Amino acid sequence: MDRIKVKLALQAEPTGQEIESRGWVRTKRESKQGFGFLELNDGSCLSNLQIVVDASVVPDGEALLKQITTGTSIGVQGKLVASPAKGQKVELQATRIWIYGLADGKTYPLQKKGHSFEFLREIAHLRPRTNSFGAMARVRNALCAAIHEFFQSRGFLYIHTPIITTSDCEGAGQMFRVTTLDVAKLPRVARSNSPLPPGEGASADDIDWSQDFFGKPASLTVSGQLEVETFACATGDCYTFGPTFRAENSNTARHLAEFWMVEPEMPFFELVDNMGLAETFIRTILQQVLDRCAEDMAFFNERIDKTVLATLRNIIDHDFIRLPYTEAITILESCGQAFEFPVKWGIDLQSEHERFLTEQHFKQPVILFDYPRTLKPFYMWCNDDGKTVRAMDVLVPRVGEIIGGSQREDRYDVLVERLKECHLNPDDYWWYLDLRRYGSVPHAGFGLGLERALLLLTGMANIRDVIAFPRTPKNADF
RNA sequence: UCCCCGAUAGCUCAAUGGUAGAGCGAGCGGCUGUUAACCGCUAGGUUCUAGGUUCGAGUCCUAGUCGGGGAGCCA
Repeated sequence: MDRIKVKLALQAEPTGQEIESRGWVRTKRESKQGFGFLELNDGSCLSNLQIVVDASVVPDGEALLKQITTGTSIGVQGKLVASPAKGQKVELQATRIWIYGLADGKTYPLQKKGHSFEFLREIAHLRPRTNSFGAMARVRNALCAAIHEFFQSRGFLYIHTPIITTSDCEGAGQMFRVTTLDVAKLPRVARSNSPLPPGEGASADDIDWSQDFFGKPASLTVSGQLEVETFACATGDCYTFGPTFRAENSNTARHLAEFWMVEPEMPFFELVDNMGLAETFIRTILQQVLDRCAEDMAFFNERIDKTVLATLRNIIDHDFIRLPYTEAITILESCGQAFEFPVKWGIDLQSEHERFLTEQHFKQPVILFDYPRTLKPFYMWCNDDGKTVRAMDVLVPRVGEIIGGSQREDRYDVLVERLKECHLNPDDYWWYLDLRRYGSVPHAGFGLGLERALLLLTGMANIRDVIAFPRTPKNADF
């Protein structure tokens, strides 16, 4: 008999038809000797299929019931019938049950009770078997599918930018070094008059990187933006979607050392176009997940954050606020709120300022734009005021910055000057500058942190619980 | 990395410096179709690690490790 997934079994019209299902037992309820109920889950949906086990019907039923515990993997054949009791529409009256693998109740960590997320993080290999992480896996999958569909339906090309990079670009934080050198015996640059004995007190500058795999220092990417711009300026609208690495020693509920980022890049786009696309993008993918994961989203709203559905509805139904940085400063200065960090034009907005804007003042997403150039990277388009750049950050309630983007500086001379202003060597950016030297066009793009979007979407409090195997300082287990 | 808080049974947590406890889970038994079933019994501990103070430390002190909340950095 063909296996039917639980999701389909639950949707089927129960006419007493013979079906077979397989999965893992979530709970067992024994009503009396030789009679009990099993909750079968196979990850196809949040709900379990209730299996009715009557030892007078199921061969070896009594012995099977004794062996089967939470976590046991089994196969069941039986009749799918309407359930006479509350709690489920259909149930499977077993005629045959077999065990794939036992799960010793004495040692199996997942119990028939709620667990803290802190505990589940310690058993990341088993937490996909919980309601929360099963739902998360399905929602994450649906979000990724929605992201691809959003861009694919608009004719964007999916570009694979490199994970390993030798351009120490952007200065977007600490990077992870990639090397095949023997770290216990690093080759040094020969320096005849070096006062230090070999291998002692040397800095990275003393390493002979020419002996390394790539012949120069290499790192894991912190962004695919610079590379994807080469395609935006050639084949048109495009996006990258892949893992990103930041070696910052950040210990917060919103930071990961390895996370996934979506970075679209569009030629002939200016900042206002960029903001429009970012807003449509967020609203579209959120709606898509609500449509496709209704049961899982109801679960998050019920068990994780009772406001999450209302928050998403509010975001989808209303236009985002678009606010120049300068006006945001005016609002913060005159709002009468006492902030720990004083507000003044030119400061980088702190968490408390962002939260005030999104959670108290506007109570919806805010797109801040035209930031002081001193706060932003070299590649952003310099406004004529000489003070600001065409940057934009999309801030959402609770999570904070979910998107960062900008119109790119496409004027060769201005970009060279900006590089120098940021104490970067234009020679190191020769290929990036070439895009401005030959057939330069206005273009813009942004980056969405996938895990931050999932925080917004699910109401989860900690980013370590929206990715299967989180990498954070001092933690890369599993 | 900084500030604050925490670490005790499988899990969630109690325990004036003086014999280590509960609920849940687990095991066993019972129970007329249960819904985090219910009832009874049983087992389960190097109190995070290393030092120190004390007649005596789960409790006080120091350092470390890990976790939580907040901050910085950012997506």
